[in-house]
Amino acid sequence: MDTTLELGGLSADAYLKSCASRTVLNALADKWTCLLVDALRHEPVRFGALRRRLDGISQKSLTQTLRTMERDGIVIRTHYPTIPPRVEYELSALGHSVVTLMSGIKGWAEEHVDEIVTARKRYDACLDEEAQPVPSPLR
Amino acid sequence: MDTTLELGGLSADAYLKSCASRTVLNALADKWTCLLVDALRHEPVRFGALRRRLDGISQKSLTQTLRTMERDGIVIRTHYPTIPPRVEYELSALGHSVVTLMSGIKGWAEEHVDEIVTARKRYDACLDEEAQPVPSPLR
DNA sequence: CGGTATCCGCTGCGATACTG
DNA sequence: CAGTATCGCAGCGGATACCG
Repeated sequence: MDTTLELGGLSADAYLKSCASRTVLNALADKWTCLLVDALRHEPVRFGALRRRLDGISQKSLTQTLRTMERDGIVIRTHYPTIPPRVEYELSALGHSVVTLMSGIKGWAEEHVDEIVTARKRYDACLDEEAQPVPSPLR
Repeated sequence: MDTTLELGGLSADAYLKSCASRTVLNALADKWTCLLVDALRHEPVRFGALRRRLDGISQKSLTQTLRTMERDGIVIRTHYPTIPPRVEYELSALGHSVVTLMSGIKGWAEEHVDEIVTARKRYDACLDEEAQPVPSPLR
């Protein structure tokens, strides 16, 4: 039995590069997208606030990511033509339906960061000791 | 109340670029990582089988992604020195603990692909009609 | 404030060729 | 079969400057 065939005969298969769901996966499987969905999960947030929250993101990347999410119907952009201008972003219904998954990924990363850092050290140490079989005690 | 402070006083915060959990998020939030976790969720799979399953992946990217996952302790690599050689990859306990989330992302992409494709068309159409205010009925 | 436009260095990734 | 090594290009993302 193929797991790509669930109830109702869902035809999309992200394993296929020509399937549109692959492009959706590509958009979702992104660091910034994940953090943005999480950041917007409770209430609308302004552009500047998002920029401060997502430490290290450039203005360009933030704009681009938000624009893609808006295009995909994940977020809703509201522009208040005040002076100074004010732009708020909020999740659509579609966006809210993926909050659990995206916040879950972020949460998992935070929960298991210690195990993973340890695993990385162990892996790197093993490579090192292969390269230097014996650290030559004399000389 | 800050959502980064859950029970037990978890100190990791993926919003901060200097936090190690950001690097974990970076590794997880990847198209190939997501598909690989899903592909390995039931049983060990050989390198060649993974390559055929993940349509469009290059050998280099597959090797790199698997190596990173092995380093992070997500997958276990087993090499059988037969002729021809045979290498199997399987999820570790840590890897199994993220299957639900990763397969969930893939599943969500497949479930909502139609809505998103529609949203994209609508967005692109709106941009076009702004560029061409009236499609000049007369010529 | 919230963009857009431009430049530009870096690396991500695919293609190809070769190895144990 | 399952890699490693090398090359070469495209695109991402940061920095900067300017606009509504």
